[in-house]
Amino acid sequence: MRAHLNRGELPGAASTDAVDRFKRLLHDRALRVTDIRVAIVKAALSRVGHFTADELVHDVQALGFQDPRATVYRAIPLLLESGILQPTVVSGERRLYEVAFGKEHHDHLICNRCGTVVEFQFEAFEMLQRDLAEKHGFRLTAHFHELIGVCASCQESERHAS
Amino acid sequence: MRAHLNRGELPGAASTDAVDRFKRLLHDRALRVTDIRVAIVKAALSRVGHFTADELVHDVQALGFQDPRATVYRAIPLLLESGILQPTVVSGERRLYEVAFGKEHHDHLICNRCGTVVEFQFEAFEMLQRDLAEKHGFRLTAHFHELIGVCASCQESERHAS
DNA sequence: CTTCATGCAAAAGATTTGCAAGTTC
DNA sequence: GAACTTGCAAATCTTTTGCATGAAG
Repeated sequence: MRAHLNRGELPGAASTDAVDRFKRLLHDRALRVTDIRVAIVKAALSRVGHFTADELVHDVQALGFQDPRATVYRAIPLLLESGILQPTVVSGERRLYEVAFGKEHHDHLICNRCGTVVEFQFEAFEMLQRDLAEKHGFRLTAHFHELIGVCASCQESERHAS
Repeated sequence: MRAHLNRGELPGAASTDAVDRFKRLLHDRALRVTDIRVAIVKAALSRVGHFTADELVHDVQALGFQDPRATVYRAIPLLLESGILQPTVVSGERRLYEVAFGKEHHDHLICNRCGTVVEFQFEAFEMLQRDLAEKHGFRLTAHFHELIGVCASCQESERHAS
């Protein structure tokens, strides 16, 4: 039984990689590897789609930690810095995050009428992005690319409506 | 004398267009055109770069309105819907907005260590996006395009740290 | 004159911080 | 042991709401 529908599984190996990356960050900063920090990483990794800090707090709580609020909030910057999570826009509502690790390619075409999401990948984009990053001296760790619009069938209904 | 450095000027005509667009939205929803709403739009339009709701509140206050907090917060969804503002990710910190009107397309290169944001615009991207949208029958209204990575100087400090 | 908007105060939420007690290295 | 963490409570900040009074259409 699952408390949330919004769960996914990362292949075991990928999850391990992510945890390793996180541990490396902790080590580099002379911070400690604790059970709850590892639990937070795993809870984050098993999320699918966008989620709030609060949802993550609940997931970690469901894992048996009493009041992980403060600890989760304190861990989020670490998750961002280690590239496990990334912040998301989408709608301008609450602060949202999503898993970035292992999902470096994230290209969506979204209909903001009906919510349809078309995923796409376009090698030409990748190349341009790499060039651009290099030009500015950045090392890319992820990207977020969403094209928002109105899909064909919603354009159709719009026409009827007016 | 200016209260803020973060100010810009839209060509008068463009500003008028934006206000018109906003008024049209109000009209369509049977909402009222009030001085403060127009002031909020203008204050928003004269901002450059990313800003918070609170900064907008201060700008409007500087325009002579007593306590525009609630009204500004109530207006922001309208500004988003009319396409005058758009939300931005950037750093996952506070909720940020930026002017979208007349600047529909620009993208961000973000350092997730120090938060530096480099804006870029790349015609080749725009063309690919249009092609792609067309191929799927979408009419584009906005897009979010964030490249996330580590900037040159943070890569530098990383090297020192390890 | 009817309906909506504003300003102010208070509520609700979200995030951060201080601290004593418990853990990791 | 020394330094860092955690959980809990309290403090902050941000955003939303309720309402009486004042405008817009």
